Amino acid sequence: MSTTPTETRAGRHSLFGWSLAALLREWSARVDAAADDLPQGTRGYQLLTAVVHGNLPSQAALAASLGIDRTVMTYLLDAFEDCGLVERQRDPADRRARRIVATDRGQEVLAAMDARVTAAEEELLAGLEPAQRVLLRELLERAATGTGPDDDPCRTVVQAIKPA
Amino acid sequence: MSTTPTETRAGRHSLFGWSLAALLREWSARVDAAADDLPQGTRGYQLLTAVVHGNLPSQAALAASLGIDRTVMTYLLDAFEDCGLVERQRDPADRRARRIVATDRGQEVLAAMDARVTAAEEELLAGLEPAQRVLLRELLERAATGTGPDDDPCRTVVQAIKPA
DNA sequence: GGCAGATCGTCTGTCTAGCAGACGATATTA
DNA sequence: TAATATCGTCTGCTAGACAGACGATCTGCC
Repeated sequence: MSTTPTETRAGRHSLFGWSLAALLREWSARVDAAADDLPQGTRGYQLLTAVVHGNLPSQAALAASLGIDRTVMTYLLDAFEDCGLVERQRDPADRRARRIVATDRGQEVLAAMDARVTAAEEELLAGLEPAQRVLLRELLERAATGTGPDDDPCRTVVQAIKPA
Repeated sequence: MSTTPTETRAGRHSLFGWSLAALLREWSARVDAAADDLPQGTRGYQLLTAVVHGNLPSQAALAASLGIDRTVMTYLLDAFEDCGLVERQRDPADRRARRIVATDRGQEVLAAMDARVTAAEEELLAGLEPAQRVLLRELLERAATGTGPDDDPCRTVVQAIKPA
């Protein structure tokens, strides 16, 4: 009753952004804690996911989709290659570009991470009923993918990550 | 059909975290763009909000509630004081501590920011129906505040920011 | 009261991540 | 072939974050 749809949120002080930031911080902390095998913690997990499921054609595309500078991507991938999680392959169609593929070990590590992250998320959302969690995920996804017609770097990210 | 509620999220690769990160990135970018008057962009907005509505007793409490190192808080507040948004006052009860209060100008700036942030949020959530936005906000807030019985730095943040 | 330890805010030094710019290699276009 | 753009890498610089030390002050104990 305190938040009827018609209420204009007077004095709410943008709790939306706060909740978002707090949740992401917690999520990131938990993913970090679960990412012993990965360099760069949460970002490494995001990178590996993008490599495996993103189907990005080049290192530059990978960097753009994650919002990372290309020079940063270089040494980030160096670390991943050193760990044997990822390989750089020359693109035969464009010999300047490198196609990033996950090794078998990289795929295993990602699968393990996915499981741990899923568990961590369930724990993170312990305050919500199961149906509410599903709803929250759906709303978040829709909000993240359909953020309007104008400039929208996020949609590319999410779409790049999505299987299709 | 790809995301029916009953689907057990096989192969979903933790879109939750992605949506969260993407949304927060967009939110933060928009707040940054709207924060011409504030130092430190989004973080400055968070800080000023905590100062005005947080009722935190000391600089250290402020830093803790925002997850910022106390040495960082020092020069962060320096910038805010230089801009005339905030004042450091000695706490008469504990002369070591400084009580941070917003100036009139700080309150005005925050009010203007609140309005702009609200507008930016509406734009950010343009892909959702009004009722869905309300629902998303509620779910987010509940998830952020009730994240479980164990370690939980976020709850303190959100609770510190909340008026009550 | 006097003393030891803890806490507050500040300052200093150090370390790291990120970015601009340049570079060779390669592709594209004229 | 020549001119221009793009890809990935490397170099150097800068800003931000953290550990540690410091004076001032509070608290608890003798």
